[in-house]
Amino acid sequence: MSKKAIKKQIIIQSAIEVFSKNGFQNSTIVEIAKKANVAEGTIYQYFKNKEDLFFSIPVEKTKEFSRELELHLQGIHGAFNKIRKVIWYYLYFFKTNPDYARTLMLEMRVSKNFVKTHSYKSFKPFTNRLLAIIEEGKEEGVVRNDVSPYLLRQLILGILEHIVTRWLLKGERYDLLEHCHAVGELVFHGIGSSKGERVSG
Amino acid sequence: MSKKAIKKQIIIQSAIEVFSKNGFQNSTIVEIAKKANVAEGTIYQYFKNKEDLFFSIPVEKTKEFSRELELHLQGIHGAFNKIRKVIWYYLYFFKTNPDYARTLMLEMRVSKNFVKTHSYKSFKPFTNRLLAIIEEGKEEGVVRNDVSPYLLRQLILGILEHIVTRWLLKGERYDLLEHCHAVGELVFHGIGSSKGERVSG
Amino acid sequence: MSKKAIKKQIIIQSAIEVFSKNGFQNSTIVEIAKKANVAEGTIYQYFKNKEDLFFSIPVEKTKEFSRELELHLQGIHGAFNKIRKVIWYYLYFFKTNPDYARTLMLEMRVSKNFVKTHSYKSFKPFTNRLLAIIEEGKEEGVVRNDVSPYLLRQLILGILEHIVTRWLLKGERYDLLEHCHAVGELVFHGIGSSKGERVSG
Amino acid sequence: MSKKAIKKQIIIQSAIEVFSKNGFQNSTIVEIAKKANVAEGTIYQYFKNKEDLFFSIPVEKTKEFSRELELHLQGIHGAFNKIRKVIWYYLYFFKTNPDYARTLMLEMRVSKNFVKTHSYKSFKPFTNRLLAIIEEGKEEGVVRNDVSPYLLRQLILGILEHIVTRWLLKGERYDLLEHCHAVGELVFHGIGSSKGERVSG
DNA sequence: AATGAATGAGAATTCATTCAT
DNA sequence: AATGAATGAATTCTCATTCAT
Repeated sequence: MSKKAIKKQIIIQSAIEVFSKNGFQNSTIVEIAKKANVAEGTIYQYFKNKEDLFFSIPVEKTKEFSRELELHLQGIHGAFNKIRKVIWYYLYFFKTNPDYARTLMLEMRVSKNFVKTHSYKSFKPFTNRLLAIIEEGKEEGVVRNDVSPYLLRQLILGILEHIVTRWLLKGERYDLLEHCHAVGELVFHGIGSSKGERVSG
Repeated sequence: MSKKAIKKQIIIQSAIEVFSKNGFQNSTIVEIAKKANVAEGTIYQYFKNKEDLFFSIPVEKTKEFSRELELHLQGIHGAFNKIRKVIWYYLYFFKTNPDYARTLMLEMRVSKNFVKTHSYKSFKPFTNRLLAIIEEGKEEGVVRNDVSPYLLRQLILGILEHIVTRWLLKGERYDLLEHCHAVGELVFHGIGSSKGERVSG
Repeated sequence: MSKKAIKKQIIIQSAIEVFSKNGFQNSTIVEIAKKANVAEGTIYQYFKNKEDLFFSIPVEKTKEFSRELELHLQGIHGAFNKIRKVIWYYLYFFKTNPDYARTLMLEMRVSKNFVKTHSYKSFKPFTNRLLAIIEEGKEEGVVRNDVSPYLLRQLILGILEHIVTRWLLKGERYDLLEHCHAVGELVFHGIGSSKGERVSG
Repeated sequence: MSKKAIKKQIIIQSAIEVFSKNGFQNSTIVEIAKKANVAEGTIYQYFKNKEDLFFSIPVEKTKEFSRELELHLQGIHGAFNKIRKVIWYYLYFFKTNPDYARTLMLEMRVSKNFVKTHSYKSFKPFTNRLLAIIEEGKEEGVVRNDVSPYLLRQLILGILEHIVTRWLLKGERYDLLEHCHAVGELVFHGIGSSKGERVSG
């Protein structure tokens, strides 16, 4: 990595810490600069402005996420097993990156301009991957066929985001992986008992 | 309603509109005051400060929500049917209160101090109600017994919140009730086909 | 005058003093506010921004100028005599308002956006008045007929502006009215001696 | 010209373009450096600071002006004719150097520190030349004797500066040489008709 | 000699809150 | 009770200048 790239990483890391502590609006460039051991002006050599710095955060983090996820999926067979692994890794990743979790879930995801950023686009590879697994499950016949795979994906991501968000709002006072197994169960079979009627979509 | 109470309602309604448009930080007391046809100072006669005004919003709205929900649940039998109704009403309520939806989902829910407020507590009746229905379902034998009812509730609320949040972030460009039926289906039976194996929690 | 109008005048007066000392760019709102004994924020209740405050200066001053000039022209007959009076009053006014002179001549007159402002338009009454006198002079037959009155007016204003500007740049170290008489002479008869040939325009 | 001298010229030319576009305060060293295809630091090898660069502009330009003027005055006889030529050349020069005109007339001439610079002194040869012509005219008897030659010179320069400044402020939308002849006329004979009385200074 | 990354002082502007009327 | 003028702290971003390479 070039010297410039390293310094950029240092600034982004400081930004994650500060933004996660105070939120976007209550974080100051001065604080980020201090934490990164650079002058305020230096930040503006690397990022257009405060918002640009903010939205630059997930780009790198998401690359890391996808790269590692791929490793964890190696050698796993069957869509169900893969989805279980995705659920586990998702929770594991945010458990081990709580600062980033706060920034992403409580600030970024909810921001007006987020969907327009290149940041948002950086999630594509992961969501595409998940979609592919779901379709794999359909072909295997283990994933229901009467609901669009997009909706299925939405369900999974929705639950995961909610689990992480709740954990953050509760002050990270319990283990995020605690209910990992149960979550998988619920995702696959819902809240109904086997006795529960099943209506076609 | 007393004259004071009416004016308070007018201010809260203006606050909902303004906060929903700009978010908490980018909304100004002046704008809210103008919309409510009062002077800035007047707002401070009814609310301690900007944050107090902000967190006062859901209290009334939640009462309305619970009251109406109860009406809609009248005469419905069976936990499954009741949960379906809750899902429908939840989506219906936010579809018809999009300003409030934005404020609650994108701002409030994600705010650091929210869990500490009386506002947060105002949700209790509703979440309790949902828990009761889930336990009713257990007794009926239609809701699975191997997962804690709290987790089941979390799953339902997580999905619903996510559906609404996504709709807001996509600019409310489709009908929120569109997938109402499919969501119920997924909540009950998960993404797995009937062929999918079932592991005990 | 209302209380608001008085405070506005106080701010403008402070602005004249500060801008005249440092120029537009090197003047700060803090300094103007201090001199006016108000908080910075107060200035923004009366003026949109720094530039708006800047360009608000001549509006009042010009009214004063025109009003007084009219008084001085009372009872004077003959275009020549009137023009002499205009020249005298012009120099007299800036001699007695050197701060304003600096602001107007060295900053405002030369500013890119000045011509677009309402400030610029406030000069119209005066320049119109001068044109009327020139045309009066034509009818009397004392002003030459072979050059457009607009050009004649430009000549007069050009010389006057230059005299004042030069005086300012030389540090106001001499009496601006010193050459008043000679300037009038030159305006009427030019630099040529009576022997000098005269070519028709 | 040495390599250094050439690079200095390139920087000055870029400076003229940039300063003329944005004014002194709103021009940046980066922009000038980019236009000159050098690094910012390089500029500081040739000029002490931004102001030094700014005030270095007229030195070269004025040499050029005087040199060319001398050529144009060759073979012209009579003070009147020479002054006419000076007027023409003055307007011609700024018409063909509008960037420099803007910088000199709207920025430099009006700047606090200008009179103290070596730049200001570089005008001396030209103003001396004009004074000499005026005195030549006196001896010829074609220039009036009752006003100091310094004042006469001031009148000429004042009108010329004003004509150029006005043209710049009007967006250079007409031909600067348009009124060249009329200006000469006015300089020699003033605005009065031959009938106008003449009072001795 | 040339570079250009790093610096950090400096300033306009916003806005929640107060308080005299 | 209602007003709205006044406050002033707080923060982003710019850019001339320096200096290590």
